[in-house]
Amino acid sequence: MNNTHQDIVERCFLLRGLDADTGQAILDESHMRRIEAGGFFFHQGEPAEWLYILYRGRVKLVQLTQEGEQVVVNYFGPGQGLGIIVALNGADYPLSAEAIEVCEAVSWHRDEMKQLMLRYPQLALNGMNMMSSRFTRLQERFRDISTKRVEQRIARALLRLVRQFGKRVADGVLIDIPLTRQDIAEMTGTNLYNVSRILSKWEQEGWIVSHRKQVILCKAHELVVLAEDLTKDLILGTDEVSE
Amino acid sequence: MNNTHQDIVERCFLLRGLDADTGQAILDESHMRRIEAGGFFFHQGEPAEWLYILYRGRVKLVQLTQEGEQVVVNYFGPGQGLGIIVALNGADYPLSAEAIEVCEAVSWHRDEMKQLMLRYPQLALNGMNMMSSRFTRLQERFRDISTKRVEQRIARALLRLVRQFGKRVADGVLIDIPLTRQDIAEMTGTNLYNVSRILSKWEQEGWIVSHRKQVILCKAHELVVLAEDLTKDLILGTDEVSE
DNA sequence: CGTAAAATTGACGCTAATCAAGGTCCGTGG
DNA sequence: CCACGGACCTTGATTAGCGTCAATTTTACG
Repeated sequence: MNNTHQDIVERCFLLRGLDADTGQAILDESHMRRIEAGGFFFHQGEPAEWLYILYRGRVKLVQLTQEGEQVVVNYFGPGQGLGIIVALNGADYPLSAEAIEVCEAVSWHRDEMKQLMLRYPQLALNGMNMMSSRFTRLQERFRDISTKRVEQRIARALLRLVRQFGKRVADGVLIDIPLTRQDIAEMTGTNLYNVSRILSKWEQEGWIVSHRKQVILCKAHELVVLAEDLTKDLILGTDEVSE
Repeated sequence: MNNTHQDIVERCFLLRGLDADTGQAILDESHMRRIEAGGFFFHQGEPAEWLYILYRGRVKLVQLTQEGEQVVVNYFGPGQGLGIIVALNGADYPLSAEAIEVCEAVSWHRDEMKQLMLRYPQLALNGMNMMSSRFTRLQERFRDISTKRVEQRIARALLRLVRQFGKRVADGVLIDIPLTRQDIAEMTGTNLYNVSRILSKWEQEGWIVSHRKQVILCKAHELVVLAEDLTKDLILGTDEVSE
């Protein structure tokens, strides 16, 4: 248990830059949570009472629109925070957090966390940093979706996921979460048919290999070219690309 | 000058909940800035050294993509913060902030603000609140753009702008900022042609009146129906609406 | 009154959303 | 072990939506 705590302290942005004693004091106030695969940390619309730092497992963040359409907002892994942004605001959770595998997390009640932040201001600054980087990333995705076309958006989504969950395997880099066509569609603002077609095309080109719920990037570079909207003409000396 | 300071303290989320002395101490560390219409608080890509609280004027936040396409990220008015999210993070400004009229703001250097936040933790919590609400709104827009169609997105964008800059006039509610078709297009991820067509249609229906760089909503309710994707059939007993 | 920015409108074509049909994979229970 | 059902994936056909280009008009302002 102490080991785990140490791990978290090392890993997590929230506790970075705090001396060991302070870190321990903050962790002493926390509660341990375990959520089974398929369970939920919280549901959209509930009052945001608790905030979490994941230290094991993966979580899928999903938002429902009024008409019942889903949007996959993000995937989170160890070291990332859940509900941090809203809990301190007294708001409701704006989305649901589903464990896609067995998860463990430390958690604080929002009131406890507020007290801690008042006592250890560095904690609040760290919180702002976390929010800040998430904000920036969301803004990027916003810009993507409003300027790029579907194929590029999918390429970018896969590359982001590789950065987060990439795992070297024999024939490339595996995105190590269960990922359906539907999921990809919901991340990129399109539908599963388009995703399927595009992945098929890429597979024919030999850029990826994909099975049920899984994608492996073989030629990530090609996808980067697509994602960055570099037409082949712009890249010198890459004739081999066209064949 | 003291008057102005008082105003800011009252208005601004950043200083809310602080006692008068503390608020004054924080303001004492600030610098006054004045930016003429058409000038920039900062440009995308510059290191985010300064953060601002607007107390006069309107600002347009614009992001450029690699290919040079613009995205209008937001419009800000008095009481809102510029660069707060990134400055504390040591990052670069991810967008440019252009004054669309004469603007005045108080500003702090990021290092000063960090010191202040360490000294007055409530200030950090307030900062988190500001970021939090902006994050939530961005997430809404993200969801909009990935699930709604152009007409709905435009309706929603106008309704948001009305809430922020709405001003009662003779024949409805005016969006009180200079707002071209191009601007609306960049906010909603489409092009000026579509915007023009749709606004023309709405004008024919009598829902809006629009001149060069300006839009007045006459029948906001109709737009809400469109924005919320409520077909009229779903709304019971609202026959008077159709008149 | 002349100019440039802003807005309108029509025509065209492509992207991607939608619908339909069928195939594949996997866990479960007989 | 096999059969079944449900989740997941693929592919084709169709078409609405919307992006793009071109041409013209309107508006503001010096």
